[in-house]
Parts: sequence; structure tokens; C-alpha cells
Amino acid sequence: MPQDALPGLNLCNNAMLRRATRKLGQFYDDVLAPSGLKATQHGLLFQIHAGREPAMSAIAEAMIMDLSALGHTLKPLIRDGYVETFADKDDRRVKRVRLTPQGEVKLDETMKLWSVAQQQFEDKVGAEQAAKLRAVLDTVADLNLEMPAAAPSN
Amino acid sequence: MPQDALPGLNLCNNAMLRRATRKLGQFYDDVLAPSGLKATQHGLLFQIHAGREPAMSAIAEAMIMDLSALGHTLKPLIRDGYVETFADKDDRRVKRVRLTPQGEVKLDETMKLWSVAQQQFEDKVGAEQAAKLRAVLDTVADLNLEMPAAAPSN
DNA sequence: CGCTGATGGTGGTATATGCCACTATTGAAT
DNA sequence: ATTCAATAGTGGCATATACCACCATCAGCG
Repeated sequence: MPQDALPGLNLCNNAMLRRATRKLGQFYDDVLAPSGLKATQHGLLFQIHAGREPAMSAIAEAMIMDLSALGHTLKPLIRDGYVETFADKDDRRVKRVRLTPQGEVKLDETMKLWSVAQQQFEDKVGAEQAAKLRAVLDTVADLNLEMPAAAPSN
Repeated sequence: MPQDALPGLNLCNNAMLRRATRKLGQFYDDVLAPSGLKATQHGLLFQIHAGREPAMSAIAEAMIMDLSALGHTLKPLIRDGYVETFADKDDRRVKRVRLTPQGEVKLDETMKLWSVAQQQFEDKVGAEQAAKLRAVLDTVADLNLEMPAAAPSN
């Protein structure tokens, strides 16, 4: 009941989204902790693994994340030897990303832990509800939100 | 359609939640930009305003956020003169938080901008859908997710 | 009273993320 | 080929957020 302690902000879609994200993030992070990776890092490894040596911009776009943010997030993973990058053969601007063998092993490990968290969550909310939630979140992520014609300062 | 570029991670509740949060965060932030505050900061001001000089721990609990994280997030707002803290009269451990007059003014300003973003969003997804989404997010935030009895390393 | 455990915050450190300015490449237009 | 606009990344800076180790204060107990 803590979330009803103070009224009002439960009307803000953004605030509610962030709050749920903090909660779930803490949970997935806890479960993934034994691996030494955060849930975000696991997600990133997974995304890289799923793509075929994706370009950074491709990853960023798929994850709806700023390209520079992706670059920053990638650093610890590169530093720790899970990920490596290399220039595209045809376009030297493009930097492609792939998992190292170590990274593949690590992904196997985090995948197991991830499924525990995922399962826990789905048990609590119901697989159907969870699927529905993901669908809505996907819709939200895909929205075409346009700035309402700047501030009317004229 | 970018989110379908790579398959798989759209099954992760946590990843989807984060992705939607990034998207919506960017939008709300854009709309709030003229005020110089981020959506998170607006939310925090609002939360403080709504409570009656809430203790830091109360805010943190309501927002499901780490107490130390709250402390850090508060700093820029204090530095910029929107928020001030003071010790509780009966328990000197407790630090209470309130908006300064400047903070109240700022909140009025961000509130107007916020409602523009909020409205835009609700127009796109439908007020009913939005309400339903917030309800589900509230449910998620309130889940009692327990660690599945540590890792079976034996 | 003085010990002891719980409670509330702080500071440090690390990742997550965004924006901006800048560089490197590429591709198109002249 | 020269110029120029667009594309892909990088690095700096700022906020968002978490965890941990500490410090201060309080509450209960003997």
C-alpha cells in the first residue's frame, strides 16, 4: 500500500511507468546478481546475440535508446570481455558489435537466471496478463508522439 | 517498426518496461524542456507538494525508490532552490522535505507543460487504455516478488 | 544510565541514459 | 574532384538510480 501514501502522481503515465520499472528492475537485478550482471546488461547481451553482429545504431534503434547512451552502456561489457566491436567492411563509420566466447558463456548463465525471474513474475501476474502488459508496452514504445508545436510564446 | 528489428527480447517483461520508459521519458522530457526540469524532477516536486512536508523515507517508499537515490536526485533541486529540507522536530534522524516558494512557482509551470504531454499521450492511446495501463503498472509496482530461495549451486 | 539493535540519512562508487558538440565517413550534387 | 549535407560514433557533462559502508539518533532493556 505504500504507493497510495500520497495521492496524485498515480495519474501520471510516465511516473507510473518509471515506478514499475524501478520495482521490476530491482527484482530482475536481484535474481541476476549471482552472475555479476544487471538485468539491463543481460538484455543488451541478448539483443546483441539475437542480431547478426548488429551495428550500434541498429541496437540503439531496436531498444529505443540514445546511441551515445548505448555506447556508454557497452563500455563495462567490453571492459569485462563479454563484447567486442569491429568496423563494418563496407562503411567505416559503422561499428558492429558481437559477443566474445566469454560473452556467449555469460549469456547462457544470465539466461538461466533471467528465466527464473521471468517465471516468478509471470506466476504472480499470470502469463496472460504479462503478455497483455508487454503488448501494451510495445504499443507505447511504438507511439508516434509529436511535440505539440512548441510553446506558444508568440 | 524498429522494435521488431531483432526478435526475442520482446518477451522480457523487464526489458519491455524499460524500453517503454525510455520512450515515454524522452517525450515527457521534451515537453517539459522549456521549464528546465526533467519529467522525473517534476514528478518529485509534485510528490513533495502533495505530501505534507514528507520525510525522505516516506517519499522514497511511495516512489519505490532507494532512499540514497532519492537523496541524490534531490540535490540538483535543492541546489537550484526549488526544494529545502529540515530536521523533524521530534526525531532528529528524520529529514523532511518541502518546496520553496520558487519551487511552488516552478511546479505550477511544469504542471502546465506536464498536462500537455499527458494529454498528448492519452489522445494517442485513449484515456481508457491509459488508465488501464496505469492500473496494471500499479499492480506490478505493488507485487510481492520474492527471491526464489537463492541459487541452487549445490 | 549505558548497551544494543533498529531506523533514517549521507557519501562513495558504478551503471543507465540523455543531450550536445565534435570528428570521421559517406554519398550526392555541382 | 570539391563541396556539402547526412549518417555513425565518441567524449563530456548531467541526471537517475542502486548498493554498500558509515554515522547519527532513537527506542527498549537491564
